[in-house]
Amino acid sequence: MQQDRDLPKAYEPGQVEDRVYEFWFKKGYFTPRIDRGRKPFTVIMPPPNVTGELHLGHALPATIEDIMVRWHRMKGEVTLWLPGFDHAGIATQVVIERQLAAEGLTKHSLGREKFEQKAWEWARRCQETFMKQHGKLGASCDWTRERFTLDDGPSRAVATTFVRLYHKGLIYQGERITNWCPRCQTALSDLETEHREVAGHLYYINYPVVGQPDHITVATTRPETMFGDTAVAVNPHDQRFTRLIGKQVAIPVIARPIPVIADEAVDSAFGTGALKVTPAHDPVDFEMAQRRNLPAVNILNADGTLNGEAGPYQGFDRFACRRDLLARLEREGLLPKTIAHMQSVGHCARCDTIVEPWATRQWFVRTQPLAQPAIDAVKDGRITIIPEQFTKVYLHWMENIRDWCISRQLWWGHRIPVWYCGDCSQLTVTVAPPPVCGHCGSSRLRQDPDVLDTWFSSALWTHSTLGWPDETEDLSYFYPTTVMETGYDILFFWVARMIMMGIENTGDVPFRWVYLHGLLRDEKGEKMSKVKGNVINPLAAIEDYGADALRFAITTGNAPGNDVQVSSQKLEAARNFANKLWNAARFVIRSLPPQLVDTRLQPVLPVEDRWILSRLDRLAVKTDQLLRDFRFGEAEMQVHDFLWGEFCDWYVELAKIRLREGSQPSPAPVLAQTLEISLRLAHPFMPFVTEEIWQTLSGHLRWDGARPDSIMIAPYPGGRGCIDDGAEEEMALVIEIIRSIRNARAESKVEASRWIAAQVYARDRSAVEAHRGAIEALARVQPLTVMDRRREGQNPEGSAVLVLRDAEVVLPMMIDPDAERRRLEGERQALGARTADLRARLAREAFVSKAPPAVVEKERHRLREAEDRLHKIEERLAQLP
RNA sequence: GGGCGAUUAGCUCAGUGGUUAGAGCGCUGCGUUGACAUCGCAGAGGCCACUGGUUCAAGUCCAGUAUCGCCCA
Repeated sequence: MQQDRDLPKAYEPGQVEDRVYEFWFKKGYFTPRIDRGRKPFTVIMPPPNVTGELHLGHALPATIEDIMVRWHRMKGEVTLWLPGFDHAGIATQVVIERQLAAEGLTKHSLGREKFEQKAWEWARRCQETFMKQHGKLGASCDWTRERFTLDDGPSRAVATTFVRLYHKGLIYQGERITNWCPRCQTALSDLETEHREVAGHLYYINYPVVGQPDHITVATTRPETMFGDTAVAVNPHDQRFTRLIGKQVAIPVIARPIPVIADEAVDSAFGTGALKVTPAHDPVDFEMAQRRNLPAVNILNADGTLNGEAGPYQGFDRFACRRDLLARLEREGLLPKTIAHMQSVGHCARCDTIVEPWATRQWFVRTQPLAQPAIDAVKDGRITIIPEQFTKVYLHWMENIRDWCISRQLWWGHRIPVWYCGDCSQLTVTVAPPPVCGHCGSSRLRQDPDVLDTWFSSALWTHSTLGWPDETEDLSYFYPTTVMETGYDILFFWVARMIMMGIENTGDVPFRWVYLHGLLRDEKGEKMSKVKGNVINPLAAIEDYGADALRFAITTGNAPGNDVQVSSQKLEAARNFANKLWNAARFVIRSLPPQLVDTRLQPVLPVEDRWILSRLDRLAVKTDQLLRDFRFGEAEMQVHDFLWGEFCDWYVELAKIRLREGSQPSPAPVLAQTLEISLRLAHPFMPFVTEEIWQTLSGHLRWDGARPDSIMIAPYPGGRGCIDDGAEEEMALVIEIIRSIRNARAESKVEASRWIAAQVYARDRSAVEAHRGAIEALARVQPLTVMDRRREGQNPEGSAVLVLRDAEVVLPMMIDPDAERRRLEGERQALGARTADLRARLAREAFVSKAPPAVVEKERHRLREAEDRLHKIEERLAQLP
């Protein structure tokens, strides 16, 4: 670490970050030591998908989690942040398939085993990239506990859970309408299907009545599904169709006869009032078919082409079929009408292909029994969701939960632990592959070819990463975890299911708090996506601005659950802050005496020292409270404002004067300790620059005990009993005097370099006198006269009179009397309005009697002050020529 | 169709009932000192979307309206 006193003039993150991260890592700070006597703080990282590189969407959670984790670690808690990665079934398979396609291969030409091998290699590469990228961000997660969803442990957790739920009857196999992606050639869960309103058409098609010169007209948005029709349904009360009920009609083109049936569920007002019933390809029709005992005819192949049921259209793609079929119906006069129609169409969340509702045999989780305990956990406060408004969203979803389709026709994932017997065709469901059929002892077993939904394994993540189903030390110590930090967009996908499965498997909730962050958007407010090409690469941002700047830019001033807009301006501002901090430190360190600085609090200190220490105390208390309330963005803002607006702008400037004059006591100890404590307050947010500065600064300080090796294990500051209202009030006066003089100078266009005379008349003359040097230097006034009370008529012509709360400042410079009059008139008007307002308020009996006495007193005080100033301004106005 | 959220300075956003609403960026003017021009000083800029209500007191709580966004069906 750098011990040199001459720090570079500008902060150079590139020279610092990798070295510092390496230092932390080697020291083993990221790995907690289990201490059964103390409660741990545990965060499980939402595992990024092994689909490529990290993007900015990963930087936000990583930063927020790191802030929490560093803060708790500094508070001395046993802190675990467990990182991991997700195999992301469909998403990864899409990536691998794309790679294969580029080589002119398909997964089928490669075979399942080789395909999996290739995916594993890819996953390993991604993991390495992720680790490096997290390191670049400063993530202080425990790499010794890193987990991958397909690792042995988590895989066994998946199989164990499946087997248990199966035997409890909470997992079942059944034929249901599911969303089928013809491109991915797998079933999807409802959540993986995105519904979008698209402009389509409603086609009216005539089905001829068999043996009669009559027809019935049905309306449909998907005409090609007619080959799967097994009935036409009408409402029994619909007089238009009474004559046809019970008759047979023929499906056009293939002329298959189907019955006309009556069903209450048919809405007579929609379309023609006659509904074609396609049980194998529509959820509503599927239900009706079950009620009415109608057969289901499947017309699709897995790739979205039509099968033999479609007669001449066998082998056609579904959309090609639709086009051709419509043309044909038109020709045959069976398409009387086509109208524009807005419809909600499901798309595959991964590849955006239009999905087909399709009746297939799949595995499902019966969710209702699992949902109830998950509802209770949130309702009774064992789990708290932040921000609070998502509680309602969560409960609403949970209370209306539907069964979860968990089987996927993929090659990349956890194989379903079910074996079918070739002899007795019974199922054997076990964690380890069974040697023989559990029912008949046959060895002709075939494992279910499908894999499980990735979210099934993700749902176990809080306990599978800690060793479940084994009773490990980690599990018993770190579970339930403390905070689950993730994006609100996966509240249902992940958080809800983790709560269900966590409680089901362990009997305890998986975490106490859920913190949901918003989404990152670009400067135009658009969601970042690779397709749009508006993604900001976090590594590029770190390269250009530094990791601390990136972290600061994406988290500062943001409230939980709110989306974050990222722009180069924000990154620049954040970099500037890091540089400001760096330079303040440069000044402080350079100003320290050669011997070690004693930073223990001294009983007697000058007012400005007591002032900054008091402000620092307030900051520490506030920051701690804000962090406790998960208001990270606000906490950062406070630290920023203190460092820049109070420490740099005022305390450092005041200290410079004392240092120049060599006055005693020296401000060096207070400079040093204020900076040192501020660095610790800022460390969770900006770990690199604070560590780099701290390493140098701390070497100049005398430590009571052993000096910590790193700021990241130094205690997080709290209040030290330095609150000093008197000092704060006094400094507020001094600052007001200086500001008002600067203001008047600027308004009167007094050259910046020119010294002017000033007289200050203050109620507390000695207070002002004590800061004579500061006022002279910072307002550039000389000579400065300080007096008790202004004597009337004492102001020479052309002087400005600044009426402050507790003082008046007279600047005997050349001033345009008209301008002075205008300025004072303006102030008088504002004060007049204010005093009238205050008087009216205080005159109201309701206010005086009902408002808390402190508030009333405060208002009275304000009124006195305002009246006093108003009076002085009026006096001054009367004096003007 | 149901639900949730947002609407605050030119832009991006904080603001967790207390009366003079803040920050960053941008803008205007001026720049001096051995921390920093990635800077300093000063300034301009707000019917807090609208309407009503609750309250001694509303940007903040409640109801409705409008616009935008998201989620679910």
